[in-house]
Amino acid sequence: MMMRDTLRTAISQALARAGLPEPDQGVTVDPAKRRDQGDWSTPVAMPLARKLGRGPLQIAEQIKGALDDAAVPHVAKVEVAKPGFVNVFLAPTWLHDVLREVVEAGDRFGRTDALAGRRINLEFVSANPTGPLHAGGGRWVAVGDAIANLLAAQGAEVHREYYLNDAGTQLDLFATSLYARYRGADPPEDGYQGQYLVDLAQQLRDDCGNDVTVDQAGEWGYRRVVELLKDDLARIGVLFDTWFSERTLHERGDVADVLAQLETSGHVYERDGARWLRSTDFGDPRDRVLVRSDGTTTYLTNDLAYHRDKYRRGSTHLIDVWGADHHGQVKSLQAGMEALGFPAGEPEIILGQHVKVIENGREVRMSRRAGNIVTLSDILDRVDPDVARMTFLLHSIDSAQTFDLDVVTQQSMDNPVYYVQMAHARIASIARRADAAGVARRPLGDVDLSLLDDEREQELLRALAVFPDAVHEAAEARAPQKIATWMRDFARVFHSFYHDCRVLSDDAELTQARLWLTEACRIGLANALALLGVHAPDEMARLDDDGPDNDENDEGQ
RNA sequence: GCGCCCGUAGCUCAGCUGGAUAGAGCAUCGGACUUCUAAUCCGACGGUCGCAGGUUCGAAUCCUGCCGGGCGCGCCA
Repeated sequence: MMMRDTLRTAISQALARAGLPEPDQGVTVDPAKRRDQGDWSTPVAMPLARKLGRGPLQIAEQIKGALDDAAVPHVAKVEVAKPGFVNVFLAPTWLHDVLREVVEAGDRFGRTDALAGRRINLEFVSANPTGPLHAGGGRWVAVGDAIANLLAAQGAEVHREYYLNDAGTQLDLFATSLYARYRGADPPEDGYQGQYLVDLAQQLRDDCGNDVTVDQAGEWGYRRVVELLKDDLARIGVLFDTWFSERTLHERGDVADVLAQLETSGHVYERDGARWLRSTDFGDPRDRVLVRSDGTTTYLTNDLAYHRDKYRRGSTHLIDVWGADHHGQVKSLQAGMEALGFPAGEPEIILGQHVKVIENGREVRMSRRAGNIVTLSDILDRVDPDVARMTFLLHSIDSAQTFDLDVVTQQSMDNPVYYVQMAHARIASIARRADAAGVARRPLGDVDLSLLDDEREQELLRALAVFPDAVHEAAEARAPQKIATWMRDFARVFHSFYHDCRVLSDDAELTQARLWLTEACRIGLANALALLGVHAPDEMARLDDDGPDNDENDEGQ
């Protein structure tokens, strides 16, 4: 059991023994921020002071007394501090338990079964299949994949899905634009102007000759673009379980069927020759059109059929990752789903703010149709996929992100990902050295962990102890940057340790203890990196004095 | 006008389900390489947490209003 839970229980019991109630918010135990505040700390005395009309310090003393009497494992000392905190100082033995737990769990360290049995369909990216992914879209690639990993780490069965809007006007426009290029003409005014269509047209001619129709051109282009999308995603290491085609919904009659179901729900009415969903019944600011007066269905209707299908394929919970520009549709979709009898709040929509891409000091307002896009593969041509991922994962998606291509490229070597990977590589290097010297790790049970009494060593274990909480919180909040933050902090502590404490030394016993400590660190780093979809390398290319620009010895991957 | 997100160090951002003296990277300045990779470490400098009220024992965090920025308010997708 994790120390925090042990302490929470101990404090609850101490309250009971002292004849004190629990605060309304429950018993909270937090890692101490400073060493003089112990290892863990609880503020429970303060809300109780209010409740009982007594001084918080006096109550804290009472709790301290009860804890002292209880002889909680590992607890060395309990102190009461200023406003009314109860600070718990632990013996180093608790950290030895942390080390053992980490090593025992291995690549499962940090995982829980909090979401066991849940089948989650996570849809992300889903950019229209009319051209390459643009740089800003990289954020959804990285964030969606990391959230999928986080949910899986909580025991959920996660299904990654990409929705292909291959039935709408955008694809028609793409087809006519491609066909125009194919014939050597300019695309229509409102069509796709990008250079990539010229290239595609050339490929089309090479592949299919000179007698292609518009429909054939569109179909060929669509297939080709999907391949390109998959290639780009593969470059950054993201694999979708399903590429779902909107067409199938129409072909199978799902759209007509979902419409029929909505009609019988009693939330549909007619106005101006169109069929409307009374989505205001479910909290939407206004009602929405389902069927236009010309008889065609709207995007919303198709999307409802699509999300119903996700449920039909066995999901118990749906999550969509959307750009903030679509936030106006959230309520409509959820209202429609509720009208169809699905639980309120489904699908869960994760809204992410947009990425502002800057190149040559100027913002690039990207539009596929205008053709001025910086693509994700442009980025991957210039920086490591790990650098790209980490850059997107560093910040909360609630804030708009500025992605300055020049800065990211020039400061690539300063990217936090290398800082973390370096820590991992150092551990691997130590293991190799130990191996070469014939030093093998003895079974953990035979190793004297009490030799790990350096402040640096204990800092490492304290940070590891908190990792499962970080994963849980990151998953709950759908906030991968919390892992990035933990990882950077942990790597910093590791580098300090590395500098201050030599692992391989003449002291055989200390060497054993430290080898196991670094193994625990390796596990923590590797698991964190894996959650973010970033590689955990065993070695880093050595940088020479003439710097990263010297690629003479660059052997590639 | 209405809705959502943001405003924290010179810059880029963590911290936001309330806790003690608000953190990191970059930048600037100063130190550390015969030692497991210096892609590292150590130190210094740097803050009215947009502004004003409110709730609370306690507010960067919650509430209200204002200011500033981004996005959205179609029988488009």
